[in-house]
Amino acid sequence: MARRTKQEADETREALLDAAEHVFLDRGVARASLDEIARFAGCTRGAVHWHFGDKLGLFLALDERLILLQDEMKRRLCSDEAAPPLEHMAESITTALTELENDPRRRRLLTIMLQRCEYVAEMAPALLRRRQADAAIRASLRDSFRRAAERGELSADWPPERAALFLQALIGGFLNEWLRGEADFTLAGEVCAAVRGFLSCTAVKPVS
Amino acid sequence: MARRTKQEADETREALLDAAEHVFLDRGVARASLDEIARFAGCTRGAVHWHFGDKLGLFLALDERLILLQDEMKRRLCSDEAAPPLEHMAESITTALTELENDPRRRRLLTIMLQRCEYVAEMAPALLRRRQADAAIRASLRDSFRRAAERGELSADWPPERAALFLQALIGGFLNEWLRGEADFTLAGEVCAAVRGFLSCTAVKPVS
DNA sequence: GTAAAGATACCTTCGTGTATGTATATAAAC
DNA sequence: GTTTATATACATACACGAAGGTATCTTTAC
Repeated sequence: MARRTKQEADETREALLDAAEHVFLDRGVARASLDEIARFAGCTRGAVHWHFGDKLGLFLALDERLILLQDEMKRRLCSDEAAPPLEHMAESITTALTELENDPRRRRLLTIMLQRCEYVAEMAPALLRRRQADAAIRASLRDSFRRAAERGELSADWPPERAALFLQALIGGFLNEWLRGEADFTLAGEVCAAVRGFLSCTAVKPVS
Repeated sequence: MARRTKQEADETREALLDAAEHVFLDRGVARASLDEIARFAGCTRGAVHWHFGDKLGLFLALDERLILLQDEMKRRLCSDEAAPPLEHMAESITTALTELENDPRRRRLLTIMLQRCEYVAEMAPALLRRRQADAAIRASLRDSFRRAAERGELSADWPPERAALFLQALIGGFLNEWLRGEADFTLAGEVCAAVRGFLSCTAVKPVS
């Protein structure tokens, strides 16, 4: 219809984002049609164009949701500068992975961004933001390892840069596997254990 | 034209696959048009339909090339049952990564399969084969770790299953990062070093 | 009244599938 | 060794739907 109250308008907007989440997930971003998304949300393409302009706008708005979650993760990593860095990282990561595992919405979002979209030229703005978010996480990890090194808790075999790169690749690899769906492991279980296993490798060995 | 010799026909087939490689890479599988691919190869859509039936057929034929490379990797892992397993794995992986890094074609293929295509329902056959190839690699890794365990060379902290999962996730994560293009590391350098770093973590520690 | 919030209608572009045309390699027949 | 027949290897043309953009209504909050 027309001009609902501002709150109602925001509800339609959210409904559209939710719909996009579902449709993108099972049809892929490229093959999903705006009409399908609109009808899934109970309205028409008019609403989509009004709120998001075009398909890329819709995608970016959806992606924004995930960026926020990554920012949260980053803040968590930097939150407690006093705590032993390696243990603090282990706990932050455990928390994040557990939350992800228990929140189907986050999982859908991540699946879309990692496995249901083709990052080609036209997606440049999306790709850029994604890069920046990843770089920020990596920087936080590196800083944590640096603090560990300053405290004499990091093995000389693992310079902070490399350790951060390793850890990010490891988690990314696990996530990809997990998102594929037929994983024979859980995030809170095996993956967290693997992360802790690596972190204990990077710690200075107690002299026995 | 018409009825060329069998060799010429094979040449067009290869040309089409090469063209698909390029067009899929920079337009994404979903947005790439058969016409664009055909013209890139110097022929028309007729040839595409003749050789591959439809777009999915073309994609699968292209994917086949990558599957063959994965099979090669798997055979390499199983090749030398007498050698010390951990070292043999390190060398096999080093070889494979080095080859990948020096062969732009393999890189294009991998990029397409990991970052330029949306694995939705219609892609089921492609997805299935990909899963199987991955599972085969993982089984080979697991077997190698098992042999290491039997020889008393594997730390008790790392059961073969977990070690294999870890290693595959790690490499997969690195590959994804590397394929993104602006990686600040090399496969033959940092990634191989990381793999060796992990493998030495899984080895029984020399009693000091 | 006017601008926000959408619905509807229309147009255009693009891509695919399919059908059909056509020339030639190649094998069989004689 | 020709001729003939047929399957091969494409090219061309057409029909069709799907999807997106835009422009124009319509309603209602303020």
